[in-house]
Amino acid sequence: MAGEVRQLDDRKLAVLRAIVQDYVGTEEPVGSKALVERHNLGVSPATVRNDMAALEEEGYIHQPHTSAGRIPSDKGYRLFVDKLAEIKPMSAPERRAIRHFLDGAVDLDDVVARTVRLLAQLTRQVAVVQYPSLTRSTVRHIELVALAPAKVMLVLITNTGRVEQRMVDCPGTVGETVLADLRARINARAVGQRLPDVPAALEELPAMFEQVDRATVSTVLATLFEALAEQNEERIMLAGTANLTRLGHDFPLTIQPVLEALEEQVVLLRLLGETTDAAMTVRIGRENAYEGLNSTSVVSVGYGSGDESVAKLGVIGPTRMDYPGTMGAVRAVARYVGQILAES
Amino acid sequence: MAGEVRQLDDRKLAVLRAIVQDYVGTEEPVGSKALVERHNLGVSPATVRNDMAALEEEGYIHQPHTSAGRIPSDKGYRLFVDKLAEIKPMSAPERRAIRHFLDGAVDLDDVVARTVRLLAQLTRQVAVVQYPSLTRSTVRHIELVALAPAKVMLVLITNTGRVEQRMVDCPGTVGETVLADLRARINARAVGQRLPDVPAALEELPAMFEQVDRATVSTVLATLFEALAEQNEERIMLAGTANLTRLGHDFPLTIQPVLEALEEQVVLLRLLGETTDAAMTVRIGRENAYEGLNSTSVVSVGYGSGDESVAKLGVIGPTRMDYPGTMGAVRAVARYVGQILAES
DNA sequence: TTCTGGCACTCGTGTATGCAGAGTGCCAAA
DNA sequence: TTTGGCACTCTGCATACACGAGTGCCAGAA
Repeated sequence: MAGEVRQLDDRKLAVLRAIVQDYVGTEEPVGSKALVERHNLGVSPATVRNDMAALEEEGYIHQPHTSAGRIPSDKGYRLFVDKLAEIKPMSAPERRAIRHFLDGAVDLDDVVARTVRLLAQLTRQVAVVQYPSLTRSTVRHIELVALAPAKVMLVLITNTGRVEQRMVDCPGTVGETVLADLRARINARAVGQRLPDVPAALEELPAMFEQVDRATVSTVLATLFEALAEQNEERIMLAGTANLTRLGHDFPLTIQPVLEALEEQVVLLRLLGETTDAAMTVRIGRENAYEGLNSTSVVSVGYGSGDESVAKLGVIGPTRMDYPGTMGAVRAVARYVGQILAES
Repeated sequence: MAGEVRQLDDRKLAVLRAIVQDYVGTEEPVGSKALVERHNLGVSPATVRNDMAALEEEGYIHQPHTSAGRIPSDKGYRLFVDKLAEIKPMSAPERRAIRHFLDGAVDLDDVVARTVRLLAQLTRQVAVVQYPSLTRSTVRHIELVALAPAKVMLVLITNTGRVEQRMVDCPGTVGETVLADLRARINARAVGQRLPDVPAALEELPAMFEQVDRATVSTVLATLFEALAEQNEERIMLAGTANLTRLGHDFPLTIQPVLEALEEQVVLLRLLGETTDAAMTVRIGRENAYEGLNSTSVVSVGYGSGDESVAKLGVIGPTRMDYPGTMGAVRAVARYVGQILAES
């Protein structure tokens, strides 16, 4: 049917935009009279009321109770984000400040820590930054260190600056020459490879060693592969939880499930995982899979050192948030973190 | 003067203990009648009222308003903790559960992560665990890896399983033989040393190299020392913030400064820093230096792999908390983490 | 056909009032 | 020193009421 998604005329869209903007500002249901006063819509309150009735009919807004003002629904915010709002670019001073703040970082941990704090502060919401993912990164170096006759420490260094280490208990004593040989051969084959490709690249390695050493080689490789796989369980950093206190009036009920969700790395990872790589993703209210976040929105985007995104970052806030501003901040921060990573 | 700290007789102390216990349980001001009903004090409400008046006179309890029940003051909790309460030991099943949960950890990060979650869950409060400090730990191995002609990666591995890495930009090309030599000499001198002692142990090292290599050696050492010093800025892990929602009725005001404090690693570090190493420390309300935590109590204790404490852990909760239970949980967890660290 | 002004109606909020319950302080007697 | 009794105070809750904001609808104007 043609009428399934009824076309809203321009003025109705303008009314919706005005409602969203006012509600985000005041946190209070917005009525027809206040609307025409604050935005010059050029029509009377009565007209606006008719438009509001239509918007409510379509499910874009609703009233908390009869004879109160209107509040945008998830669907209303969705339309606002998709059609009515432009991402608000950061001002030049803001961009300089971001740049300057991130430039001071000394290592990867510090980059992530600064990023997350910056994002929380800019948006005055909860910020989440995923560590650059191991799956996307490549091997810079693999080091083997004999700590005891049958104990080897394995250190994996990636091009994103991340370091993973594992203890390996070998089946027998490991000679220094064998270890050196193994180290050289592993690095020759693995350096520059993407982590998921490493196992394939090292497949024939055990066959290249004397029979007696094969058990050791296999053990070391097994540990390495395990480190590669297991650390796909990726890490996340969080900041700005104190901003949750500005969430709503009906406090404990709103804030508790959110705090609980934030403590579950798994939830956060899934949340960011839903981001389509390149474009900015906005999940509004019920659109979030996780129930505890049903009254929040998540704005996230991928970032990376170069053309490709290696991880995601974003912010979590009330559905009633300043979408243009938040999206602008998220985009700007992602861009600069990418640059920093590319440089280092 | 003898009267400066007036002696309270046994029954008054019993009344105070009962008040604390009841108030912790119910979160409501406790009156004389309820008190005699729930504890068999063997006296009438009127008598208890007299005792309460005396306790209030001394500042151990107070009334929120006339004709309401009494609430313990910080001073009252202090007396309770010092004289009236015993640390409540964990039950055997609880101890087994702790043990079992911590045993599953695979590396240091995991140990800390599990510990902090466990502690939060056991006490239903906010838990804080400091990473085993670098100052107290010793060098297990130092690795140097040539990544490019003039670029060296330095990896520091400690006996607590912590790994730090730094990039070193050398003044000139570094030969592999020189690097191997340097690596060997550094390890010969530094392994087993406590981190703060390392600089002294490596003092004469540059002099042992050819003139041309000294600049490189010095650069590497400088970076190493810097890593040693800088990483004294210690890390902390946090869990259980969702438990804050059970804090009080007067919500946003209570919870916000606490959340803010928890985001400041510096504040948390100072907080734990005040713990005297061996004994368990309890800071009640205003006793906390940081203003935002004036209505919370901090229970903390050192833990370590062996006889000596290498870091601290603790929980943060409302002054109205179950001190005996919390202290028992904190002590038990600290003990088991120590064991785990000693084993690995 | 679309917009506008007017009007009656509906609710939520804030204030005042009253009442029951819990707790205290004090006093005189045991 | 303890106890029972009594008057007093304060909170919490419910009821009642007036006010204001906002709506929906309708008839008339553009």
